[in-house]
Amino acid sequence: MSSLQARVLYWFRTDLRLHDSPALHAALGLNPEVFYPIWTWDPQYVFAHRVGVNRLSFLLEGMQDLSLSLTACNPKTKLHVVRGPPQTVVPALCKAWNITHLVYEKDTAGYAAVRDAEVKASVTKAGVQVVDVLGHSLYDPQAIVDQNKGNPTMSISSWITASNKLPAPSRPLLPPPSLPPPGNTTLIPFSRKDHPVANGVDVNEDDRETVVTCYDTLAGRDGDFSIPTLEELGLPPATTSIRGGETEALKRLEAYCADKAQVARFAKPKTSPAEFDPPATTQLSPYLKFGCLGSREFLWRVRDTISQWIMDQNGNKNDDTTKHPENLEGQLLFREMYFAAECAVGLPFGQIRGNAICRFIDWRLQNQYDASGHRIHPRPLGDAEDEERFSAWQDGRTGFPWIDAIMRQLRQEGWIHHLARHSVACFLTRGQCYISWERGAEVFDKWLIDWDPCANAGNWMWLSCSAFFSMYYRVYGVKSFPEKFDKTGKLVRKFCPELAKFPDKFIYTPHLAPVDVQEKAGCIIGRDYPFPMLDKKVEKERCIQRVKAAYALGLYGNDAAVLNGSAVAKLKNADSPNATNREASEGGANHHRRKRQECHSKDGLPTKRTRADGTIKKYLVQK
DNA sequence: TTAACGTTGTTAAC
DNA sequence: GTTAACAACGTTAA
Repeated sequence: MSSLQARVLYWFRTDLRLHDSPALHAALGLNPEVFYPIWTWDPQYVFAHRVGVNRLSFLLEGMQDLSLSLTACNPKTKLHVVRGPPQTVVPALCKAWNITHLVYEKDTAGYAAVRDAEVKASVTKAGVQVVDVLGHSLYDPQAIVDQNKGNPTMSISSWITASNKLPAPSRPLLPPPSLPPPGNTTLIPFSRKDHPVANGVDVNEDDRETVVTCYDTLAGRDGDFSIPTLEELGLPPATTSIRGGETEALKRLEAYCADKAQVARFAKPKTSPAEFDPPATTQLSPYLKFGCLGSREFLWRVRDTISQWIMDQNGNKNDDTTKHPENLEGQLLFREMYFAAECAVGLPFGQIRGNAICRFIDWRLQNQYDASGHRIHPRPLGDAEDEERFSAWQDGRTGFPWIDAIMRQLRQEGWIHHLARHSVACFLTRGQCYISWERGAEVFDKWLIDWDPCANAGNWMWLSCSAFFSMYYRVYGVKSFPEKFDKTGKLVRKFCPELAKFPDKFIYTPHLAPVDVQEKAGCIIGRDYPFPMLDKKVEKERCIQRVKAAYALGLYGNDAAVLNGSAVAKLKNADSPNATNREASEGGANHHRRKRQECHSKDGLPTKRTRADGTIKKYLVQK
């Protein structure tokens, strides 16, 4: 056996699949004698990151399915789960297993990019070659940013203009027919103390029923690198009906595309957020998030299905196919737009402070920081009423059935329709509660299976009119909006069963039902279901005026006033009509243009920006 | 400078 | 069921 032959450590992270995997293709192209498929069970994900049981369950199922597929390619192999921080574990594995090449799919998002840079530097120093390959997204986010003159993509049209200058996405690669075996894995001279998992507070402690045992050893309870269980994570069973895995993803894609007309005529704004059995959309987002489904697989499958449909119609019905961004293909583009936006903005993308594209609005319960820029817990900027509104929103007990049903569906299923996300996000922020999008994003982070750091923060900024979107006077109604889709209140009856017996007329406004109707429905408002927690008309008007004032002030997350904490006071000063008018007459558009220019230096050289933690980060990497 | 456009609003009047 | 008024944002193309 030649010692020159490649020994590959393949690190699965954003790609729980074998199909459509450029990174896997690159790894096998090295013609390795041994091939170790690993997953690092990062303690950061379990202790320091809010993550609900449904997402963890989906992930574990995806890992199990992947492991079975790997074994089908070679009976000697499987997914090896190594428990510990990748920053120490991956270099240690490279050493122990005599690895020549570390291969993985590139993850360009904030924390992951920082983590990968550390791992890359460490193993490269030890003589291991790193092969990191793009594959999660259709386009390289950095390439999009470069094409967009170094700026974050702030609209889908700017993203499309940039993407048109780059090579179009290729067809998906096939899964490999076979895999090389892994080498010896049994004798690893590891000690847990070299890979410490204790790292601050366990933010998910409240959810656990027993202690976490999956980190007791690097290779798991039985020393066989087995996939952890929810029990080892100290968690109760999942509540979602959504099953994880590549097999399930491809099955769902197949099933959805069987109805060619449905694919060809898909129009997102027309799909109903009130449908849930089955949902009105593909519900493929969780699979795309974990890479159970490749983005090129989805893209080309959709394109091919539409071509077939047009042929079926003798080529006559071309006009009936929907165009982006409302068509199925268009749904991928927004994800790409957020990837690119985050790529240009950097780590502050998930918060207001330091975020160059995010407007400063004096939300209640927004993140608070000390003088040196460190996050302070708990958050002081709000009173008991704000906290209570936030809790009620989270728990689904606001007294607005449409909002409550969605929030309960979110918690139970880990997935809600895109327009349902609009409804509850608008309600929490600019529509009714005037609570920071940062709070809402955290809740989605915890409960959504398909949570993605870029898309989640991006959508919350969009819905709160902090970035990407600015028509803050368009507020989603809690009755009129759902009624457009479903006058019978199916979603409410399902997820707020106490309201199930109300007549259609009152399903979205049960507090308006006469007492005898409430009695007949077996649900007295104020006793069995809450009264509306706020006056929706009054709060809506108040929100619009406050956002208007914040727009007039024109501050962004990276302005000095936001960084030094004086922005709220400025907005209070500007609250008088005179001040507001004066600022407004200066013109928001000019101000915005100026802010955008600050994102990149005029000479095209890398610009340094101050991060939230006070350290300096390269804001842009220009070629 | 103006007009049209932007992933997906609401309400009242006809 | 369709349309206009509501109150009015920022970007882009003409």
